[in-house]
Amino acid sequence: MVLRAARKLFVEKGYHAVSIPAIVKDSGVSTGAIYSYFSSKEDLAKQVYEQTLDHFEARFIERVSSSSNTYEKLRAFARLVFEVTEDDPDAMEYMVSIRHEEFITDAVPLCYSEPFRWIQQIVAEGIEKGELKTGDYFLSAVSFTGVIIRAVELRLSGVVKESLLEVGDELITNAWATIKV
Amino acid sequence: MVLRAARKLFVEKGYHAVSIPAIVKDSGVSTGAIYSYFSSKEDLAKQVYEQTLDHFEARFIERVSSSSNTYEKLRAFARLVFEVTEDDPDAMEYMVSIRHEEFITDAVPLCYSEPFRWIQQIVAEGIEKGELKTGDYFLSAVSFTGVIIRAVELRLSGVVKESLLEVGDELITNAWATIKV
DNA sequence: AAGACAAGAACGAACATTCTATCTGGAGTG
DNA sequence: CACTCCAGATAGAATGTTCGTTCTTGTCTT
Repeated sequence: MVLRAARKLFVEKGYHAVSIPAIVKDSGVSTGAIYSYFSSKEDLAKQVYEQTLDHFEARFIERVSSSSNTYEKLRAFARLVFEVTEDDPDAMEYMVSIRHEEFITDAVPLCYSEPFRWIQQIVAEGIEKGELKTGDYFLSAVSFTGVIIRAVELRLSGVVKESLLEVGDELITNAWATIKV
Repeated sequence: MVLRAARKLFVEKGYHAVSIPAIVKDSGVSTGAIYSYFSSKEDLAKQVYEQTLDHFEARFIERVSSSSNTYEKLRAFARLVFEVTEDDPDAMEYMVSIRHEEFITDAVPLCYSEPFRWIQQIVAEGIEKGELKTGDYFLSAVSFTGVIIRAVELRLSGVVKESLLEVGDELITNAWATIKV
């Protein structure tokens, strides 16, 4: 439960504003125990990041691989993102809103992580197959995910009031419009 | 020059990881002088924020008010965002990537700031006038700005290699596609 | 009885802020 | 014109607090 408590606090206050005593208090685990599991505060943050990303990747693979065409795949991705945002907002916020370079040395930015690389590949293949408009595949991927991720950011910060599960279809329609043929 | 040095450091390392001694060293202004200008570190961050936002708003008004129809206005907004991103990346990063709630009490989120409220209004009017597709005006505004802002974020983090001034037109086309009739 | 592990006190470093000594430049004086 | 003086600004040392990490002590388990 240390990982979960730490992530909650990191998301709430930011890595540098969260002290070990605060994590001790929130998790109920003592300083000594934390330092027997993790070599440092940075190591703790790194494991939080990896666990969160791994969990997302697992769900991503499960969903996307069962889809056939480009639209289905991108839609499956978007719906997964919306679901995680609503079910486990801390996880989503730790992935999209946190500037990990600030405290994790040699952190792989989210946009280079597997799911986002695959989105780029899906878009590239979609263009090749003529399912998407021609153009720079990278910019097309940025545009599609931009609509989705921006909506997530605004939902997480409370600006968007409605559940993304409700307005998700309209967002997916908008995102799809950026790249469809 | 304290404001500029502080902003550079805040953007680089994050507010809580920047110490007053570090700002002293980078700006060449002493601790005493800083505390005679600003009542606290938070006050300094707040003035950095306000100055940066005010400057952007002034340029925004200048550009957008000289445009006539919905497309021209949104395009002017996007081009301004791209220009600032390339000319003064610290300013743009301090506006879009920094989580100000972490250290500025009662900070107005960027998405509630004047420029973004106006974008919402421009979109709402565009829908009313039939220049944009019908639908939730708020989601349409999120979608349009999502494409733009996401591209900025990826450009600032170095993921996008090309200048946004070069690829801006393609991004604007993509963003426009999310809302056009 | 002993080994492993957890609890939390202890430690040095570094922080935000305050305080005081020093400097600076321009008005006042002869 | 030379000199004095003083108010406001600046520099940087001092202060009390809090941090990340380590260390000692106590407590289970077998």
